Amino acid sequence: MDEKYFAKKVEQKWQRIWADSGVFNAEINDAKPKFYQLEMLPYPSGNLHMGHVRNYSAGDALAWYKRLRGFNVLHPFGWDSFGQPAEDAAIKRGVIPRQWTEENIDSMRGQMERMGFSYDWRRQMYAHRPKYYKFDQWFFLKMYEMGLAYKRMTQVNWCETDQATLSNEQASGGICWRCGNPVTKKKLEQWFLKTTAYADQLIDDMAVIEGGWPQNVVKRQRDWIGRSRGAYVDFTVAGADVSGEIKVRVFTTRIDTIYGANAVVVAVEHPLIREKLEILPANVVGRIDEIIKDNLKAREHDDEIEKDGVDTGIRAINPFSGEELPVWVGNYVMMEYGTGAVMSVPAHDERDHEFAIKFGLPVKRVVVPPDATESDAAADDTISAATTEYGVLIDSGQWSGRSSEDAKNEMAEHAAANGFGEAATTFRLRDWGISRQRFWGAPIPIVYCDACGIVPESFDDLPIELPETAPFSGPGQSPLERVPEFFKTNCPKCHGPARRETDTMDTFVDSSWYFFRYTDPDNEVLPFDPATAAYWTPVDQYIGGDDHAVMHLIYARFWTKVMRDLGLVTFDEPFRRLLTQGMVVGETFFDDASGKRVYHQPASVTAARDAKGKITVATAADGKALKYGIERMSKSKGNGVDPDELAEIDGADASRLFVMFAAPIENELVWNETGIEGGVRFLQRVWRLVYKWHELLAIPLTAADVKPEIPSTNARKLRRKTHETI
RNA sequence: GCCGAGGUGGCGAAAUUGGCAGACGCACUAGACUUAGGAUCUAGCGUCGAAAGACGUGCGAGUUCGAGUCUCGCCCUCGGCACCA
Repeated sequence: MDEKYFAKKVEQKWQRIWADSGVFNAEINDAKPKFYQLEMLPYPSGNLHMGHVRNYSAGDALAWYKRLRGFNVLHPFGWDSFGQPAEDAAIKRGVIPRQWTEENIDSMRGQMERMGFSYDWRRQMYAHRPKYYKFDQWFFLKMYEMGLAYKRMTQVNWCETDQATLSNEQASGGICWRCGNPVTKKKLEQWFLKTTAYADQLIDDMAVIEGGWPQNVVKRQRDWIGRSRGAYVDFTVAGADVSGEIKVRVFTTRIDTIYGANAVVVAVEHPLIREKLEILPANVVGRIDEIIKDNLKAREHDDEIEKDGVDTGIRAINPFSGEELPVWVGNYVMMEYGTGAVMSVPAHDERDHEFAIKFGLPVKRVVVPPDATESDAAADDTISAATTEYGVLIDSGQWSGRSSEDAKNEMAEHAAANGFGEAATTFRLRDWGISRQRFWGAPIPIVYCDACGIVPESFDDLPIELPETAPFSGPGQSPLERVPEFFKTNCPKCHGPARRETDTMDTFVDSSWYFFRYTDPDNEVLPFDPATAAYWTPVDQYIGGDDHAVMHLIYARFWTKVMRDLGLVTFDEPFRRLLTQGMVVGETFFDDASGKRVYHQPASVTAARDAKGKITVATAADGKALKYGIERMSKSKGNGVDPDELAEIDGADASRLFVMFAAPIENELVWNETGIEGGVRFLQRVWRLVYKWHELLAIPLTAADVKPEIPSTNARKLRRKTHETI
């Protein structure tokens, strides 16, 4: 044993022993309780960053802990290796995506091993290998059979910069999640997975996992799914041609306020408007065009959108009161939510109130507080703000005097009984559009035949393999459309000539079920053997970034429910506990004049810190004044620490110890060079201590040695020290 | 605007049920050992005070023998959603 601690020597020795003995290889063992420790799989960019180290160090610590506590631990690793960067590299440098990806994986795997993480490397999965994506396709076909995969013409979110379609989640806020540029709309035929079929379950089952998940993730999922209970009500369009009754269906959560409706307001894209465009007066059509243009402009500049609208001249009958109401087009009504039409009740909805005031529409109060007097109720048209609270109905025909709660139920029933509405639940969640006009993804196993139409591939023909490469130039079109060897095929049904679907699947498909594959990575018949998976799953602890709080985690939960309905698993929720780690951020310096980043190295930047350790003045090597900021740590930003370098100088264990110790895992971690020393010194201290006493430590200590009743003061001290240490 | 989380030393932070606030680490101060080691060891390190002691967990009230923790009101920070009908 060396007197001094040489991190590299010690780490290499043990890493070799672990690898040779396969101690981290997990096998089913019914004698032991299992523990499935999972960290989110990385995209193989080619280099490991400190965020990875933090994530995998946390998982590894827990895996070790559980092993030492007698659990049979499954701790696997894999690669989210489909996706756009490989294609970008192919375009820029003419490399083959598969080769580029595999090389990145190789180099990252080396870095991971150098960190000494305790994975069962035999179970590695690679999203881009046919062996894996065969089952993406398998699942797709199953979902097609179940009616959960379907195709429709749709307006898609389109990112001009990335030349790609985006899911609603990926285009949240009108901004591309990858490049941050504005998202536009485009019409395309797209494949969808019916996530909305599970919307209720996705909300209700959260009760099962709530205790084990961070509150903010649960909340964000609830918000994202956005369940809202209310009712549909059909307003009959007045004066419509006799050939057929035209109805406008609105969705409302406050049917109890329907006697206070002063208008029906529809979205600019509403079918009623589209169909009636020719018969609308020219000035109305002109105004609608203006509203559309203003909205687009405001959205582009991220400006607040002022309420705007126009009376179309169309009239609709309130089926409850029989009143004839004007139909307005309003820019605040969205086609994507509910039915794209609302009843406007200005006395009890803030948005409708604002709209009514702006356009001088009547405001009529129909709900008052339960303790309101006659005179309160009479002070009717002087309402200066909407009151959204529940109360007691007035001026509402037969429901006058009923409470809002009772009226909501009774009025929905009344509408259903009379055929002009029904109780309804709507969701913000949309079906998941998975078609991508991209090369580097799993091909969608569908064939188009002139004779038979849309035909699913047969299970026996899976995997439908990607060609080695494709011509990558040309915007907005799948590269596979230019590979006849790929798309020319025969119909699985009639065997006549047919054309293969050339779109590939969203990469979020790969990460929706990969953690099940780890349990049975070599299965060629099924995604995994249900009995084997039943031993290991669900995942006991999942760790990853909270940037996946909605997309990945909703998709994976959805997929699990589908697998349950397929009989592959018996539970509803895949992740018992979830831990979301905070970002690793670094101190960055900017050139005061140009605003450009300056490479952050102690040699090139001198920073003066005040008493609180905050940087006050920083100067570059050439004397330039610098501005200080904190940003996500990365190599390209120049504020990053390379884990390889760190492991080389300080040792992998010291690096890991530091990232775990510096801050609670869910907090942001500001990287600070001096902190790592604590980790180094701690290990050195342990080493010295063991070195000093290693002969004595070789003698086993028994419980009797540390009993307090032993009069020896040394024993008492030892016991005290033991407990202090614990 | 709505919703969620939080506010404790110079810094990162502990404090599981209401029971010694600030564990542990970093930084800092003094001393010891020596010397070139990324040192190490010992002691100190919330504020005021020479000390005794007093005060102290964003602010203000309250409950309690006792409050960082519970209740009410307010302020601030971070995050999410944002015309969701």
